[in-house]
Amino acid sequence: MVTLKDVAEASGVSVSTASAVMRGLDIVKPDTTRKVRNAAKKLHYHANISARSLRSGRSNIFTLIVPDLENQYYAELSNCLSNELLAQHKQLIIQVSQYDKDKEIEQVRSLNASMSDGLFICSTNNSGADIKSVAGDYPVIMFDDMSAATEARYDSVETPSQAGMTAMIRHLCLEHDRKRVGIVGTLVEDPSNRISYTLRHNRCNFAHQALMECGYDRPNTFITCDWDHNSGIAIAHHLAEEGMPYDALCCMNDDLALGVMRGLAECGIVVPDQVAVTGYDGITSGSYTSPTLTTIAVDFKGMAQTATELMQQKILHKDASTRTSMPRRIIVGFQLLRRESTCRSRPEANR
Amino acid sequence: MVTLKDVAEASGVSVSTASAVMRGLDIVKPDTTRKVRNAAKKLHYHANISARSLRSGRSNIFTLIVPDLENQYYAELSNCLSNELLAQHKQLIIQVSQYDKDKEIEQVRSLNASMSDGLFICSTNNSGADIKSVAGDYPVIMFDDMSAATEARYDSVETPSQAGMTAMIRHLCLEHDRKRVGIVGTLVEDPSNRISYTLRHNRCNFAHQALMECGYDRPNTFITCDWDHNSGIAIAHHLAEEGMPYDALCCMNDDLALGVMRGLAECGIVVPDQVAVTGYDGITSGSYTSPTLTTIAVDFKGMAQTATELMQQKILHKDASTRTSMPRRIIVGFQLLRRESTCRSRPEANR
DNA sequence: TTTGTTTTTATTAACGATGTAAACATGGAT
DNA sequence: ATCCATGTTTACATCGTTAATAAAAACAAA
Repeated sequence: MVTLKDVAEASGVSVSTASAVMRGLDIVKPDTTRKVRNAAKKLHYHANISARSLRSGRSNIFTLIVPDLENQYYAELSNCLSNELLAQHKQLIIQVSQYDKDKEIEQVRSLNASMSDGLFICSTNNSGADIKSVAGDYPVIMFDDMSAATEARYDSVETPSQAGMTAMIRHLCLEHDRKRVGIVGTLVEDPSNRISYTLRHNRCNFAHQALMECGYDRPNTFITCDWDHNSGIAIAHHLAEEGMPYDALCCMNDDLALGVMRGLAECGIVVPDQVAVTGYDGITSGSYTSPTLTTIAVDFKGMAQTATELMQQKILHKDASTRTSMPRRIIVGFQLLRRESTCRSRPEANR
Repeated sequence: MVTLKDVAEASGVSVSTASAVMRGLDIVKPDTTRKVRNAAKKLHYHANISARSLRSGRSNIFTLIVPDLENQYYAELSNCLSNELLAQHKQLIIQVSQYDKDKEIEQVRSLNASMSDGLFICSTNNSGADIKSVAGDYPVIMFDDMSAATEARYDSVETPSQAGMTAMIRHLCLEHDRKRVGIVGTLVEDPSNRISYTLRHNRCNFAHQALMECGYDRPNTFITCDWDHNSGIAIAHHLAEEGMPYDALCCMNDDLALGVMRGLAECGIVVPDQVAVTGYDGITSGSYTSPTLTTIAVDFKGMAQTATELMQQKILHKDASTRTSMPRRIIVGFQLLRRESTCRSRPEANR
């Protein structure tokens, strides 16, 4: 392997000088700088990250913990974050927690000793406080921190549940005049599950609130189930047996919505003619089905960018902000994708 | 941060003894071992990976380069590999090459200086020889090495194109008696694209060969297009306009097949009644559509396991095998998922 | 007790980059 | 010529771990 010493020798300077050049300190004569740069390029020099990290505590490697990469929501977020970091010559370690709360905490704990500069996390049900208790002053940015306000400890980048759900409900009620809207994915009672509780609770409530603002006040708008594909299939069958008492099903995420559409298809119920279906997230699969899924496309790229910016800030003035200021929650943008599961239009139009 | 020195002091031994214990060398008295272990646990000691890596050249961190994580094939493979490694207390850095050949080579080159112990790669069109030229003796395992035989340089874990395609064609021709089978996804002429050429070429040829073995010898079985969703949509429209001269479309991967199904739906052609459609890969989306997609489910977990085993071997006897033996190609298992896109059966049966 | 042998622990020098303090030039001003 | 100020460069200690070697302790046999 080619080390800084090799570069230094090749360009006739000391290791310290070479190091200064590589770090971009402008305390070196332009002439020397050029010599060193050339030698480095010629030798294909790349700084040894272990050594740098050991000495300076800075590795330019970050860690992302997600519950699962098979879930397209996390896969797309990971993809964007990796790209964003790579563009800044940073690397990303991706760890999969498999929705295991304790495993996740253990992963966070071992981070202190790893060479990673900071943690991005889509937590599986650990609150900011839980994570803080093992991460200490380690730099952390959360995605969709679902902690209750009192348990938030870190800056977080959030999906626009309120604005998104409002737009979606308006789309259904105002643009398409749906009269019997069901909100699919309200809370399954599980008191131990207090984090997930918060996000679900919020998103459902926003949907309900938007419904009321549209002058809608029927009871039984809430349909209780988990936020996954199989739950969607089951709910669809269940509702079909009841004679489908809704003309629109506003699902709390895409995975669930695709399950619902699948289930409806199995029961011979036509979307959107008999019932409209909507999702939330904007994962790719939603454009693969027939009909394609109307959904809220979350700005994944924006989430990744915002998160890296927050991380940068956190690392730069480490001591200053950490203790004093409240954790921030930054909500990213979204786009309402009007597709076939709500619009009876020509299929080619809205792909 | 808590260091080995802290552990040593807490347990009243020297740093080297503590190190020996942590590394599991059994040259330490059981009594001493116990003391050190307890202290380490009590202090939540985790070895500093930078230091270990710097000194010993072993970090237990590996790198995976994939073209893209939005592509479910790569996402699921990444997921499995991450899990497999994590179970062995190893970590995985995932880099996304964005299908950029040169970027990928640059990523490989900078690996020498990184703290990573080895590379797993789903290459974007770089041959084994290309990678070898920048990676040197760095340990590399390839997924689906598409190099021509003369350019293979590394052990590779491969998707079972031949067995899978044979099973699929038999499923179509023998089980379902389809008479006009189209092989969708044969080569788009692109001489610069010599790697991708090989895999595509092979998979198509295996399909064709299987067709012939089923006593099938019509001309015009090959339908030329790229292996992605949009190509599938386009091809479907094109074939529909020609009056759909096939009763089965054997697509070279799932992404393409899902596009074809989508396109057929847009044209009002019913699958599988008018034409059967099959995929290859076994990505999750294939069970989200209606009809669900008949496909070859590649054993992702097996791929990940095999790859880590090969990596382990490569690292253990680094000098011995590297030069002497030929690169191995290990082909993993698969499962033919008979689903609705070929079987007219009750939809509930084959989810 | 002495000697030899084995087991266990301690000392010390790396690994490669960084950052501080010190050394070395260079050029004016005294 | 001497001194100081400024601008560049270098020597060296350091980060936490490992591994080779040296030292010490334990034990057995003479």
